[in-house]
Amino acid sequence: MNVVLNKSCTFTDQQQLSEEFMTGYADQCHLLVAVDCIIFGYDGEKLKLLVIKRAIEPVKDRWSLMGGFVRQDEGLEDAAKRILFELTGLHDIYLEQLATYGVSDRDPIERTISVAYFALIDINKYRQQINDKFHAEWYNLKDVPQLIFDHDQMVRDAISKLRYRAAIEPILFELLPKKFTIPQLQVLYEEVYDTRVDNRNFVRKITASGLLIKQDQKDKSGSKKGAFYFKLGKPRHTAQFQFINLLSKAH
Amino acid sequence: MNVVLNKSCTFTDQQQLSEEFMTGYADQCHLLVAVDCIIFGYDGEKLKLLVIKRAIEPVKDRWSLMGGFVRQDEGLEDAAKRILFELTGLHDIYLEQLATYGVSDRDPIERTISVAYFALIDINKYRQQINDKFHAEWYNLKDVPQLIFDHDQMVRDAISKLRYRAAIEPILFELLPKKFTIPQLQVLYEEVYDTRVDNRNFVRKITASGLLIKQDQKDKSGSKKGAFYFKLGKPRHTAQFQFINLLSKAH
DNA sequence: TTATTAAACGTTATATTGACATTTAATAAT
DNA sequence: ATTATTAAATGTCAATATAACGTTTAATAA
Repeated sequence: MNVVLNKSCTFTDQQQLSEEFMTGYADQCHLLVAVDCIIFGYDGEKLKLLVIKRAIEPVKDRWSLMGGFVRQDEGLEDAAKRILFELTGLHDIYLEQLATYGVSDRDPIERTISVAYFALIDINKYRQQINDKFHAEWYNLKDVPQLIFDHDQMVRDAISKLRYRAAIEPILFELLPKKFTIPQLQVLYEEVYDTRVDNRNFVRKITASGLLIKQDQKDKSGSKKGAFYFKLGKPRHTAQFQFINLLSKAH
Repeated sequence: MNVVLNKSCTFTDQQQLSEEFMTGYADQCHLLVAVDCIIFGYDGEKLKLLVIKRAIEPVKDRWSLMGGFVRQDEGLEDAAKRILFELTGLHDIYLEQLATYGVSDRDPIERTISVAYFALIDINKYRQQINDKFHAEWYNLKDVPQLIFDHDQMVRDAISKLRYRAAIEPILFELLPKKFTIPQLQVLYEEVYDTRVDNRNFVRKITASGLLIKQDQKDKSGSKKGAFYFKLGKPRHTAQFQFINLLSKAH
C-alpha cells in the first residue's frame, strides 16, 4: 500500500507556535480528515448498529463504520449528512458530534483524523434503498462484529455518550416512530442502558415528565390486549427534563 | 493574505464514497488541522479564562484562545499538551476534548479544522514563566473580551460542557489546590453554574459523597475564624458520585 | 366459558430535598 | 479583660421523590 505524504507539509522543529499567525498558513502540515458515522437504530425490540462490509482492498471483507473524507469546501457536519444520505437515503436525521480521533497511527494507510458523529434513526423508516453497494447490515448492539481501525472504540464511546445524553434530554425518541407504545419506550431504555427497569416506576416518571400524549388507537401487534400509542408532545428537543432517574432496577 | 491551496487535493464530484477504500488515499483532500485550548483557571474566588493577545498580523492585537497546528506525526491530544506546556510550562494538566469545529469558512485565511480541548488548572500553580511572548492574560469569565474567529462559541460550548461534566463527575477539583476549603469549593460551584448556593445543603451533599477528608490545619487568609482545609480522598476521577443536585439555590 | 398473555394501574415505607436560623471560633477594637 | 465583628460551621423539619412490591384489566385463543 502506498503512503501518500502531503507535499505541502514542510514542518521543521524550529517551527514556532506563533507561526499560525504569520501571513497565511504556508508550509503548514495538511492532513486527511475523515468523518465516521455510528448509526444507531431501534426496531421496537433491539438496539442496533448499522455497519458496512468492505468490498474493496485494503481490509476487504472486514466490517466498518460508514465513513468518508471531508471535501475541500464542505463543513464537517455537512460531510456527515452527505455520508448518511448516501447510505440510507434519509434526510433530517438526528446527528450529533461524538469526538475526534487523531492518534497518529490510527489509520495504517495514511495518517488520518477522524471526526465521529452518531446518528439515531427509526429502523422502520429506513428501507435499504440505493445502497446495496455498501453491503450495509444492522447488528444487534451486543453482536456487532469486530470493526476496522479504532471503530470499536468509537462505538463504545458512542454508547457511553448516548447514555449520558439520554439521561438529560429526551433524545431516545429520535429512535422511535412518531407513534410508539410505552412498552416499546421502556424496552428502548432497557436496551440503551443494558438493564431491566421496573415498569410501574418507569411509567410514573415518564408520565410525570408531561412529554407524552396518549392516543386513542392501540398497537395490537405485540399482544392480545394491545398497547396504547403515545406521541411526543413538545418538540423533541425543547423538553428539559431530567431523565437521570428514569431507571429503577427491576427485581 | 495569501490562501494556500493544498496541491494534493484533486477532488472531483465523481468521487465515490468508497474511494476511501481504494489502495491508499491518493488524491484525497488534505486540510489544515489546528488545536485550540480553552483554559479555565480558579484562584479561590473567580473562575477565569486564559487568553492571549495576538502580537502578529493578521488580526493583530485581537484576543484569541491558545492554539496551534497539529504536526504530521503528532496525536491530537499530544498537540494540545504541547501547546499547553508551551504556554504555561505545566505538565499533567486535566485536558478533555471539547468538540471539533469545521465549518468551511470558520477561518478566513484558509480552511482549517479546529479540535478544541478544555483544560482545568489551579491558577496558583500556574506562574507565568517562559511565556511573555504570548501576552497571556487571565480574565474573569464574565469579562472575557471578544475573541477571534469562532473562539467565543468555543468558550460558550466549553462552559456548557464543564457544567455538564461537573454535574456527574468531580472534575472541578482539578481547579483547586490539593488542600482547599469548603467555602472555596462552594464559590467554585457558584462560579461555574453562575448561581448562589445554599451553604447548609451544599455541605450536606458534598460530605455525603464521602469524597472529602478533613485536615487539621485551617486556612486563616480569608477570615478571622479560618476555614478548615480538606483534601480529596479518592483519586480525582474514580469517584462516581452524582453531583447533579449539588445546587440548591440560596434565598 | 375459561385460559392465557401482556398492559395498566396503586400503595407504602424510606430516602432525599429544599427551606430556613443559630452557634462557634477567631481576631480586632475598646 | 471585655466586647464587637466577621465568616465558618452546624441542625431541623416539612415536602417531595424514590424504590420496592402485587393485582386488575383488556383482549384473544382455546
